[in-house]
Amino acid sequence: MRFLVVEDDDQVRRYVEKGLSEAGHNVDAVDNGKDGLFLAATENYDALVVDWMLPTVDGITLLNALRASDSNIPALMLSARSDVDDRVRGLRSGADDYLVKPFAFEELLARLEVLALRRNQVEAPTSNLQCRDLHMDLLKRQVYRANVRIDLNPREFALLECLMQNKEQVVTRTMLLEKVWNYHFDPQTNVIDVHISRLRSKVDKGKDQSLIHTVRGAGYKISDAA
Amino acid sequence: MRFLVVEDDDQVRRYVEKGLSEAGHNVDAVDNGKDGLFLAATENYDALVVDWMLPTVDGITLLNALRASDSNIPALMLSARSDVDDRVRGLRSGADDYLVKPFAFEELLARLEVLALRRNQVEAPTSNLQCRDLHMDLLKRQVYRANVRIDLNPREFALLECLMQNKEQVVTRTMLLEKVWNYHFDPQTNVIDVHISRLRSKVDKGKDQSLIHTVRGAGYKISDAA
DNA sequence: AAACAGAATTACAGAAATGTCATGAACCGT
DNA sequence: ACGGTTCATGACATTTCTGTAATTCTGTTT
Repeated sequence: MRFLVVEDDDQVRRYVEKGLSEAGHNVDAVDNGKDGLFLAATENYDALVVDWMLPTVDGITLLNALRASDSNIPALMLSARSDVDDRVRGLRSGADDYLVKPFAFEELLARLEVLALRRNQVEAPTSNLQCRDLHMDLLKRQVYRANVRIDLNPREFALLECLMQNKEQVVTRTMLLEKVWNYHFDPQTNVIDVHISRLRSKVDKGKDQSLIHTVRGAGYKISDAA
Repeated sequence: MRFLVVEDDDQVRRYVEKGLSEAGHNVDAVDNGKDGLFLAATENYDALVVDWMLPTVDGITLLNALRASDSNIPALMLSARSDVDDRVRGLRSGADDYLVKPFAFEELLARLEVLALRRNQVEAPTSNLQCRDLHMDLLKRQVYRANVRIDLNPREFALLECLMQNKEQVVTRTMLLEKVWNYHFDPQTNVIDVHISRLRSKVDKGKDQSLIHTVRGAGYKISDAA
């Protein structure tokens, strides 16, 4: 699992960092709230360990900012403040757990893994796909480009879904035949070409940024990049 | 929110029960693990408070049983055992949090609400619907009756989904026209009847238990019950 | 630049899905 | 039991979707 530790006390930070690493996890560690917030917002961690008192941006402010930006990364708050009021305040401000210093590393590890695991367990198979301004809602079966709804036929939808599930990667013609048409042989026709063409006319036509790219001799790719 | 408290010490149980009620929550409380496990498995709570030491079935066993039956109700474990090892053991065995007695009620409340809230937040829109032996996978767009795959046309699928989303409740004709056909007026035809008929021939025909029921003068209902 | 292969596009035809209508059955009050 | 209403179903018409094939376009190689 991948964790971020935000703690200004060098000794504690190294202690936690080392312990988590030894338990087989990936750890990033920073010593101030500003860097912590930046990393937490841009990288993809399973959980955070955040000290309450921090230079530049304190732990509570950091969590508030994160929650405001709709992130629900589990966070464990560390603090020397052992008052019940402080603990309640920490929990109320977006922390999922609160541990008072000094703490036993074993307990930190157990709590952190519980937080991270529970979240992953509940996490449902993603039902929304995105590439630039192209959004796909698999449950509602709706596709939007730049917030304008696009109507796709079933085949077109399946084709686009296959491309989106493999964003940034080439999807070969063989793969498409298997996944979208359920053909396990080469039908010797140009079905794919035709449907790609139709899909493009709905998705890319008239836009200054094309998303569906041809990979000559291989297949197709949908991509963020130009 | 709705909580279950499993605690054999009368004083503690009443204290927690009263506090949670006063905080505006719904509380059930029992004094032994057997009743606790039964309620937790059959009722639908937002979170559990479970004491470690309990008559008949202890807290850890209770949680293990629950987790084994694929429940992920958040649980907070209470215990007089304050050793780090005990705390780690509690967390490892399926508790989402661990609080040492004596505790401040404020902290219990804060922790419990955090657990329950986080879960609800993350909970994704359900992508599987079920009614008896009829299963519907909204993401894969597949329907099974008694583990046999049924092929549905898009309209039929939408119609069945609408019924399943409102299992046990009557779905009126007007609702169906709005949800399935996106008509906001009465088309003065019998489209619904025709599609219900086709759906029935695929879903109910030849089965000894019909699931789609007519509610004369109102609409249709899909139901577990006979 | 010519020749070629892969890909794009268009038009068309067959298949599938959807809706309309007509007929008959089931239900409900009198 | 009768008549009216509501619902079920089968046949048919229409629309939509999908695949084929012919033609044009594009990039690559010689």
